[in-house]
Amino acid sequence: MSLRISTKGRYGIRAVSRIAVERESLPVSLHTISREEHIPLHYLEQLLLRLRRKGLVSSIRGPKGGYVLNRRPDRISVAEILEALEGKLSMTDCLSRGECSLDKKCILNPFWARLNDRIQSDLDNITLEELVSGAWERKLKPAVHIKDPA
Amino acid sequence: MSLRISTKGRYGIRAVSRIAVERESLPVSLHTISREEHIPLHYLEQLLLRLRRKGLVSSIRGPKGGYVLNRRPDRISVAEILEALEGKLSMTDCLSRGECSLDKKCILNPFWARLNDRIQSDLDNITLEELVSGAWERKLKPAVHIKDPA
DNA sequence: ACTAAATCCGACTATTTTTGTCAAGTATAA
DNA sequence: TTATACTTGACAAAAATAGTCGGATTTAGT
Ligand code: FES
Ligand code: FES
Repeated sequence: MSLRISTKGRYGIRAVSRIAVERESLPVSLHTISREEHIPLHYLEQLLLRLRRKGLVSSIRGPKGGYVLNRRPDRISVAEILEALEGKLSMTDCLSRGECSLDKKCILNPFWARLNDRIQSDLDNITLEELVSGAWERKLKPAVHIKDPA
Repeated sequence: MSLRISTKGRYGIRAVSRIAVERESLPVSLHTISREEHIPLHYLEQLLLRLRRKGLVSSIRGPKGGYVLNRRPDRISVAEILEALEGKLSMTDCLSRGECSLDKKCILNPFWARLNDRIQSDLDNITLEELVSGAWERKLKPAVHIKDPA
């Protein structure tokens, strides 16, 4: 099944969401997130590491430590989180590496690019704040299904 | 990198496109497609097999044989081809299997569903005819990037 | 009837990506 | 000083993807 968001991406977004809802920017520990979100502790560890290295979260060591957001939730896009975890969005290898089994890009390439842009745009336009508050629904309109008048 | 279309999907769409552009619905052989599109012959074979079983193409055996479309190109959507090859589009396991490491679906589920619908809609609305003619560009508008007025 | 071109089909292997696991270390609050 | 919690790199298991193979069947052309 293609066009999937891996657990890495989902776990990561759930984790950041959990940190985001913590009031007073109290640090949230891996243990807490792991327990509440049912994410394997050591796997989660890797994900938060990436997010920290990308500057999305900061860590506080020692007892009462954990992770806090580096920016306000309304300044973090879903795209950033996903990109930190899984790399830049690229639906096909021909968009990123130019690999396509063909030497030069084929006629379909602009189609992949357009599709890619549209998804990227959706992810760019939704902030972490909107994601956890549910406000994303206003921005991300339901698709209009064009019925075939056959 | 997530949200990728596998080579299976791309190879398949390229193959069907190649069959679609053949005039007079002359059958196109695996050998021809493999050579022209640089797709491994025996891999391609598997893909066309799936497409045939899903009723998108028909095969003609024996010399001068090959594959032809079962329907006019303007009656086949990109979504159908992709679905025949890779199964129904489902961005996350929580949409299809309900798996999420959580017992019940979390607050993010409707977001995944909406995103999924929007992509599905794009793929549904483009026909094979539009794909090979380039007419898809009119339907699939470029994403409008909302700039942050910070 | 024979031959060569072509699909059919299942099983198998290889490669890559995803999804974890582990162990030894560092920092710090109480 | 101790227990809590992050840090880091290496490793391992599992799943998905990508590709291969061998033998069978069908059929146009001669
Ligand atoms: S499918 Fe990659 S450039 Fe055509
Ligand atoms: S991430 Fe799957 S339901 Fe929440």
